[in-house]
Amino acid sequence: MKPKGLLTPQRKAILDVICASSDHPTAAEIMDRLRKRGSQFAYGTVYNTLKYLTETGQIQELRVGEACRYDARTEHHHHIQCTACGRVDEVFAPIPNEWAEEVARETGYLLDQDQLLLKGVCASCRAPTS
Amino acid sequence: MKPKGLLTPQRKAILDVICASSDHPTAAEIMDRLRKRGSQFAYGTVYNTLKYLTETGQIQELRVGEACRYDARTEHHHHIQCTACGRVDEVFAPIPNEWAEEVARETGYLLDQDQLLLKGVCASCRAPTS
DNA sequence: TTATTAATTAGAATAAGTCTAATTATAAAA
DNA sequence: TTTTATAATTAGACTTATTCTAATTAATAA
Repeated sequence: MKPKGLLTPQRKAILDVICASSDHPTAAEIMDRLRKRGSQFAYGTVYNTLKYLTETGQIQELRVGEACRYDARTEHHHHIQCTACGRVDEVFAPIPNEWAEEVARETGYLLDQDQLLLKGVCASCRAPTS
Repeated sequence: MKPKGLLTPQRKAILDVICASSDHPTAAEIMDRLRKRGSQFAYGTVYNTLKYLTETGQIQELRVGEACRYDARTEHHHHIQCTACGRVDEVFAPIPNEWAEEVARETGYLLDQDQLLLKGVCASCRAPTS
C-alpha cells in the first residue's frame, strides 16, 4: 500500500508531543504524554507514526539504550548519553574532518556524519552533593 | 551472594566462543555457536556469564542495534555499524583531543573516550556489483 | 454515490533479556 | 571425610519493546 502521507489528527498529536519535548522521549514516554493531553492511540498507530515521521524526515530516530528515542531536531548533530542516569543530550560540535577521513581510511566505511553516539557522565551526575 | 568468580566449564565455553569470533556476536549468536560445538546452556547462564565477564573486564559489551553484542577485544577502541547490513567493525583511530574537549565544554559531560559508536556504509555494501 | 485504498485499532505474536525457585557443584570448616 | 555454606546452573515464567494481523474506519477519486 502506497502511503498518502496524510497529517491525521493522530500523527499531528504525536508530532506535537515530540516537538514539545527536549529530552528525546521513547515511544512509551510519548504515549504517556499523549495520555496526559487526553489522547490515547493504539500502540500500532504510535509506532507506525514514528516510523512514518522518521522516514519523511520530520523527526530523527535514535537507537540508544534498550528503547528507541525520538528527536524533533533534524539538523545535523550527534548525541551523548550519560552512563549514570541514561539521559541523552545533543552535541553540535562537528567531527573534525581529518579524523573522519582517518576512520574512513581505516575501516573502508563511508561515514554518516550525523549518527554519532558518545558516552560520558553528565554534569548533574558528577555533582558532589547530588 | 558474593560471587567467587569461578571459571566454570560453562563460562569457559562462552568466553572461548567470544574469543573465537571477530564479528561481535549477540547473545543469541553465542548460543548458536555453543550449540554447534555441542554445548547447550540455559538462557540465564549465558546472560549471567556475559554480565560476569563484562564486569570482570574479560570482554566488552556493546549496546548497538536491538541486541547487545560482545567483543573479546578490551583495549580502548570504538565501533562503527553499517546502516545497510548491520555489521559492526572496530575503529582504532583515537578521538582528537581538541574535539573531545570541545564536546566536554559544550555538554558539561565527562567523556568516556572508549564508548563511541559511529554509523556508515561498509565497503561491501557500497560495492557496485554486490 | 460507490469503489478504492490509506490509516487506525485491538490484540496476538515475537524477540531480547530478567527473575525466581529449585537443584547441583564446590570449597571451607568441623 | 562428612557437613555446611554458598556460588553457579537450570527450566521456565515474566517483562518490555516492538512488530504483525485482520478487521474497521476514514478519506479521496471515479
